[in-house]
Amino acid sequence: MEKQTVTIYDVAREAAVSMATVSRVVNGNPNVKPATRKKVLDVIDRLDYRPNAVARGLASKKTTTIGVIIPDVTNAYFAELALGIDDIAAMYKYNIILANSDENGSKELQVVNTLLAKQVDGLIFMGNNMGDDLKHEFERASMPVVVAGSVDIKQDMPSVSIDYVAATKEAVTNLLGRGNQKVALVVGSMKESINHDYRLKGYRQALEETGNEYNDQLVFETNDSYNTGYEMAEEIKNSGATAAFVGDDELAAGLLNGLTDRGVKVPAEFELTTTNDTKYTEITRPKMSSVTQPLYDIGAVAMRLLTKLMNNEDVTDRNVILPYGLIKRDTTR
Amino acid sequence: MEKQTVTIYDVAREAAVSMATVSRVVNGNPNVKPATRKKVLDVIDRLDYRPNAVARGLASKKTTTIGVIIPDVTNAYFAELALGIDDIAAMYKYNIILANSDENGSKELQVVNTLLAKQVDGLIFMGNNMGDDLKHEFERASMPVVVAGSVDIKQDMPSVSIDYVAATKEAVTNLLGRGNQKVALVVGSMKESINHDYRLKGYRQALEETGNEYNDQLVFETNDSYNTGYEMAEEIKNSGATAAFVGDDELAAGLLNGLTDRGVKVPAEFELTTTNDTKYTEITRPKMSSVTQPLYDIGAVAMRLLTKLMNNEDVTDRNVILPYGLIKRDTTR
DNA sequence: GTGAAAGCGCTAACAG
DNA sequence: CTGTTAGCGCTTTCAC
Repeated sequence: MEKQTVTIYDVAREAAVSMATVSRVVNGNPNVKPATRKKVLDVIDRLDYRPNAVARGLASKKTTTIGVIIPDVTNAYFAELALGIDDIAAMYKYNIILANSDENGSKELQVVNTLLAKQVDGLIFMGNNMGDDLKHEFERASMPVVVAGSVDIKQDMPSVSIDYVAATKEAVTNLLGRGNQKVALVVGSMKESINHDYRLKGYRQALEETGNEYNDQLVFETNDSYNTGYEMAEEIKNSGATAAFVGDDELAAGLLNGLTDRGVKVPAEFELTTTNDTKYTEITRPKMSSVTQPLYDIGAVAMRLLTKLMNNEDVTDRNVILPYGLIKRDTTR
Repeated sequence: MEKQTVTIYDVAREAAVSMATVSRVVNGNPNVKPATRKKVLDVIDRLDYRPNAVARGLASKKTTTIGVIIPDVTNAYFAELALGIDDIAAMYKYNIILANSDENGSKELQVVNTLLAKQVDGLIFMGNNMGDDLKHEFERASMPVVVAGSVDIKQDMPSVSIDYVAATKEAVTNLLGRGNQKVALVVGSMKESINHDYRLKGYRQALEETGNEYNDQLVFETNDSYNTGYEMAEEIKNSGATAAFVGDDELAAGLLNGLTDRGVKVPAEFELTTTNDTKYTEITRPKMSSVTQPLYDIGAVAMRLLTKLMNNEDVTDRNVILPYGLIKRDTTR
């Protein structure tokens, strides 16, 4: 015996009112006489009626669902952002369709397409390599999108992030300032604009302002994984660098352990500053000095911004920059 | 100028066929003459038509969306499971609505309710404390649910996990076998059945079979967080224990660092075995010995099982137990 | 304050 | 192989 789903029609009949009235009480429309409201509510309770969100979505053209594109859920950085997003979304009664993109353009495109097909009310995009085709989809769908904890070189998308150039510059300057002649920059793919256009820029600015020469032998392009960091330790050390600024905490943890396991003393012989201030920075030994970012807040503010966009509210600041800091732990002297 | 959405009706008109035919080509129904198919496909392409999944869901009563309830996305254990779930879901063309439950019963209940309202085709539940009210909702909705990487004391839900009792027993026996008279059990909330009914049981079995007395002073109930582990280090050490089996990797990392920072040498003076084999086990120094689990596979198999359930396929084994292992790293001698 | 009725965009018999 | 015709369950004018 299949369970018969109870519909708004059933409620209307049992309560001896019209569907419209039931709809009104369900949606909290004030134009219902209290007595009627109570009568309807009682029937809803008795029949255990639960409004069908799909039907509602079709009729109202709103799904109260947003899409979130994340490069990798298992990366602590993105996971922390996702937590902030989820909390605020829940607060505003939105649900989240979470889709892993693997930081892969074609998968991103495909994922965005199915998200649009599902009529999500908005999108939060994490990832640093937004292709034009993707941006074109966003425009075509005229759907609110906010970029979170990531960056798009043409700032034509609403976004929430920190000032990556300044943060990198400050961290590198700091490293340079304590006598390190050669400071390496170790980041993920240079195809990502956060690395190529922001961190590299901050790095060069730091060199320039302190009168150091830029040397591309000191720039290491990786893939943000622990193992890569671990394996590159030797190469990085051999470059003559005595310090490094690293673009991801897992990567930094790998580098740190790789150095340590090869007998390099950190921070005595090599200094390290990482960038995302995730849990990893406290777990490694020595603990890692890092740029600090309000990770949860970046996600939360992004989601809040998206709600405004979805409601067509005025937003004065479409590109929110949150403050960063620099914390000295034990991988710097 | 708002963008006019193009519907199946527009395509039908332009291609001079019926909506039904368009629907057939969109859904890959073979009963369409190739010439007709091509004609329709061309129009779809020209008009840039994208089927509305909400309408489709209403008409077909299938949303190709599943709900995933996760206690905490930022916990590496659950995140790894989620990755496996997501990959297989994508493979079968399902999307995932991800909802954080904070391991909080009332939030779980609320989340499940909105998921059901959204007409998800199935549910994957992670969490170890499934209330009866929750189970009741599942039944009432007669919706396929599979429990992943977690456990429900009454095994009446389809599930995928490892044998937590045996794993705990083996790890504890191992610790006992190397001369530790007092082995602590450090786990999260005892309200969670995985701790109370499984790990504690394995722990007691190990004691019993090796002729050791059970002593509840050696059982520590925590909350699975790094900081808690760190802070409890002293108390645990003071209990006289010289080894501990820990129920979560972050917790274990906290305990490890807490001990180390208090001058306790691990593994020389204190041995430690953790349980989830996440990235943390490699990152800490010393690296943590651990029970090993096929985390990704647990998620993947759970999702695969769910697809079968959703298709009403026969499933011979509703409670899948995947193999675990025990790996010696550097927190055991 | 309440009801009637027309969709929302699509699928699924059922004919032919 | 293709078209017709009902809905799916709800929101939303528009009257009254």
